[in-house]
Amino acid sequence: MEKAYKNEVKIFKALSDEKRWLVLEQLQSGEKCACVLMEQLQISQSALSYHMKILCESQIVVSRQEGKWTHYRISEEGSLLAMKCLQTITTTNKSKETTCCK
Amino acid sequence: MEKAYKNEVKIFKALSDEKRWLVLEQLQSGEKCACVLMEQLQISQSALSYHMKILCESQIVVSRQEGKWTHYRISEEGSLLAMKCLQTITTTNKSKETTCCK
DNA sequence: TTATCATATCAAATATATTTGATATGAGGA
DNA sequence: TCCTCATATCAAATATATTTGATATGATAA
Repeated sequence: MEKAYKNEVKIFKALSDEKRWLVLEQLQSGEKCACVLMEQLQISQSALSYHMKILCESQIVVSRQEGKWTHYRISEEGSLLAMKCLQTITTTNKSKETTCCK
Repeated sequence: MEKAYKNEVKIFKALSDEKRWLVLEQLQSGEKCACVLMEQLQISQSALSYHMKILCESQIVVSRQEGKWTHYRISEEGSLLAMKCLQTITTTNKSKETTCCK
């Protein structure tokens, strides 16, 4: 069988690392290019690239090329998707509620 | 310095594993005891215990003892907290928006 | 074209998370 | 009390994620 909740896990895995929260914190004030993020987070170039890939694959962040620079920003669409997933999995279905067997 | 976003990372780390999504799926239909979850997820007793600990520490799930059984359920309060964290970190602050330097 | 800059990718090293099997704990029942 | 059951905890094995340093790629500038 196809792995369950593959996409959901990918989204929340992106949010399960401190460095990536620091990236998002930076992006709250608007689009930033990689060089700026690197400087602000005090992180190596390849490590940043790795984290940005994970954030982009989760769809919470999107990137935009401009010449040799890559700019990143928070995607409203991706964020909404994440919210929807979280909302869905944590909502209990009162109608078909079943108490424990024992 | 205290680790940044310690609590947030803990919450979303709890949501970054397939098994734990399967647990939450089970809990959507109401409170379940460990024995039932074990059976439904086809997982060892100690592995389940490990995952439930992580879910409980994230506050998304709460447990209740009843004799020798432990019952787990989704916490509305914890879920709301997670939603709030996600909402907060993904909301861009238009007022102090700054474009990238270069 | 050649050189340089910004970023991505790769493989190896390291760190962290998960599973397993054994044992501990604590509640009931005999 | 002693035994059994449900769950928690522990240490070791395994799996997965992250960092590092080296190199590749693709854009621009000389």
